[in-house]
Amino acid sequence: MRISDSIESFIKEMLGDDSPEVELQRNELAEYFGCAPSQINYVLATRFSPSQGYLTESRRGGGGYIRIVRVVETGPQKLAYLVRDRIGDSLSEEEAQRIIAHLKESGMATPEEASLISAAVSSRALAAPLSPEMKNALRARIMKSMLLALGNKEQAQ
Amino acid sequence: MRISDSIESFIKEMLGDDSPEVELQRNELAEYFGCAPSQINYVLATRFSPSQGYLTESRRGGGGYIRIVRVVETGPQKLAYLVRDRIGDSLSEEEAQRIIAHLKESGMATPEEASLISAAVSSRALAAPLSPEMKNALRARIMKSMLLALGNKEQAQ
DNA sequence: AATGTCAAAGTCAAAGAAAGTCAAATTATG
DNA sequence: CATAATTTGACTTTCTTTGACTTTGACATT
Repeated sequence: MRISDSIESFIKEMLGDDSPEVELQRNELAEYFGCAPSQINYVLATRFSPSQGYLTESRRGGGGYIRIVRVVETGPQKLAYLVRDRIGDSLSEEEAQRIIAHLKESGMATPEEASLISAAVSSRALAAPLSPEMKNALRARIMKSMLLALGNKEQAQ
Repeated sequence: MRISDSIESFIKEMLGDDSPEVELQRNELAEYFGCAPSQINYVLATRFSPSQGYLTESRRGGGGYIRIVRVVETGPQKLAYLVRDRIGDSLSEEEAQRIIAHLKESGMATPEEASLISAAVSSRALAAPLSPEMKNALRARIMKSMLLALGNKEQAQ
């Protein structure tokens, strides 16, 4: 298991849906993970770059810090964020509907497309003899698959 | 007895019906089989190529890995012939794709919509620990749900 | 206000850890 | 035997981890 990955998910966990930014101390974090402080920089460079939808600012000296901000605008980056970071292995119907609503509002999906997605991940469609956990897992996969398709369309434009 | 064949069946065993993908470490596997690491690449190239229904992705460096994903169902889909025009309780991926192609050709769905539908019913999206029968049943439900949504759209126009 | 000290964070290159490539050597097969 | 498939290993590329050294900022002292 890579330390870099652990640090990445730790930070992304802190960057929950509610707060789009987080502030941390490099040395502290490094000590927590038992790694060299500069490894934090490596993680920031490889996993929290602007092209991945993140900005970082920092300050040296006493009381220094590193602040990471998730910048989610609309478009391919947002879709990539949804697929990569927000939707995990499980997705409830409520959460799915929230995401779909956002897609529609922000113009990333047409109303027709939104309704297609909604139809695909609705509980009605998934109403098979499956456990709720299994349904949520399936819903996550279907959702991500469709978002990827949506992203490909945007790219083509 | 060829080592390549042993490695092939070993991997295919790991890729049981339940999990459509497997992650392994090249050096580890090579050591297990007492062969050169590059032999693993040979096996992947000759037995797990895209045209054979597999995709592989990998990562070098510390904590590297090779992931193999099965993208086509190899299981028997006898029901595919039974559901031609009408979607019953079961729908194979092939049949689904045929239907989607028809939707697109006939203008009942835009290319974007078609690709969304395709994404939703792809084996990849449904790649959960489910029996092939269950997947087909689910696919039928999802497909019908989306077709209904498509129908509503047409009506609204 | 200028300076010194110390606590951060930054940089960069080397070392380490995988996987990839390719061609030569070997083995199977028709 | 001739050809194709397999096996091996030397070399390359990519990604990660570490550590020595540099830069910056806050605070205390002159």
